[in-house]
Amino acid sequence: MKSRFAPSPTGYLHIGGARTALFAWAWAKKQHGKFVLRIEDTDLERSTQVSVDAILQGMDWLGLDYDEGPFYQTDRFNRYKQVVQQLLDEKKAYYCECSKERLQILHEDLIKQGKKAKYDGCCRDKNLNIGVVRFNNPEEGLVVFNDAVKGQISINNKELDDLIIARSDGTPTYNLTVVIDDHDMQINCVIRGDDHINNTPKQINLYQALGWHLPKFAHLPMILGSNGARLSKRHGAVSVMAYRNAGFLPECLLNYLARLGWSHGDQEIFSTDEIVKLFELKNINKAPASFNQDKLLWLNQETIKSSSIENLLNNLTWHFQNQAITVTDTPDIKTVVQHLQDRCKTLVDMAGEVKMFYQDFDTFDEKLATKHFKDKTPLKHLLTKLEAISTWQANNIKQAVKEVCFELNIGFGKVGQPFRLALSGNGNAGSIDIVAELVGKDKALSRLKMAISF
RNA sequence: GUCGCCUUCGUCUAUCGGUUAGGACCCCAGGUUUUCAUCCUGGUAAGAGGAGUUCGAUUCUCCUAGGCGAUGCCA
Repeated sequence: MKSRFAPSPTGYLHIGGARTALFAWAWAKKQHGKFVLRIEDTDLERSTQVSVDAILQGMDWLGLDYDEGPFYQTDRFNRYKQVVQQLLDEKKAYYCECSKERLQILHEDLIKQGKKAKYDGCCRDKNLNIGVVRFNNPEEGLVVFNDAVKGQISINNKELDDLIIARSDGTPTYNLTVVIDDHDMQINCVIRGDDHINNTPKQINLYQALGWHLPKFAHLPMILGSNGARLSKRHGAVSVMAYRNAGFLPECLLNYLARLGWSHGDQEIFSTDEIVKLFELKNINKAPASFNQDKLLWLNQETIKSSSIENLLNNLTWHFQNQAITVTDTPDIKTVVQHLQDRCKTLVDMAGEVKMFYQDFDTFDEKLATKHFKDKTPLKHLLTKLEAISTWQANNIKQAVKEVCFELNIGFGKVGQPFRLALSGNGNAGSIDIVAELVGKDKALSRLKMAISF
């Protein structure tokens, strides 16, 4: 079994492409088959190296590794030319020099008559040797195929026309190159977006004209934005890498994408290995799905909570750099991350909270400071208590806070809250005693003094 | 216009003709908690519409509507 992902390098790797890649990848892995990456860059006008790099980077970040490739169609032009010539020789294709103007008038006319806009075969028997090359599509009969997702699909050849397989400059077009590549690369399971359903009958006719075996087809429904329209930037990020930047874990994105259109009963949370193990084409939904940021965020939080510290740290590296955070030996970053693990929705948040353990700040959140630093008495008492602590440990610190509460006859919050703000600068911190221990005695005391003189 | 595909809570989905139509996100109400968060309990909310097949249809068939896609010398 061999599947492939065949993006065209006309932009970054987007969410929809990533899901197609994931499904093709998972299906190959599950069956111990091979997964191929092929860059479909036959459109010289629109393809760019920047896009190729972006796609490769996206695949790499997601961990979607390929057994073969990346192959580039631009490296295979000779092969395509050879096949075009073969079809020409066998009278299964012909040159056509109809002008775009004639075609346009023809189409408008057909539409006016309530018919399907298609080429009329004008040049089919002219035996020309210049212009575009068209495939001689069968005029009669039904093309029927059994889609692994959609079920049986049939289209009448009357609906199809003689599609162009080579442009007038000799370069091949999409429908021809996919067929040749999928055949040559021995792809026997084509998994792609369902915007290709309409192309499939044309390709099947091409396969048959060339006497080649058909692969199995599986057409995935599209991913829509929150308003049911095609996913676009208005619905949040569409680029896969934007999700890394926003602090999502790659395995979370994979999990979310898998669950968008595929299901395994009621299960929501899957490790990447589980996706591979449980994946079945027949459990893919036929209907398009809308991308939902809220659920993705929830899933990221769940993924962070159950992730190993090592994995978190690996993924955090980029964010530390991005936020200019320098992690030093004390406190131990692993302990810090562990402490933060249950309280962050994204890695961006987490990196932001890591900051206070390694970097000082010179200002407090205005609003909170006005509220919590109004009465300095608790802080002053706390300072005295804390200075006296010889072993800087969470339980001792907690004890000190409790004593202050008792002595002043006030609630824990009256002391804990100002202390938390003093330590963090923004009030965003977890369990106060643990945070204080991790920040360290020197820093904790100096921040407390800073709060007192606020 | 024509052809193809699709249609269960706001969103993602479960359901092998018989269920009080289940789960998850969101939202709401409680509870735990030293902020936030976590955690726990409960709640609101769905089979596009119409025919047909059947003892019985969300499930099978057809029609209509709506959405998406194709109709490119894009992929």
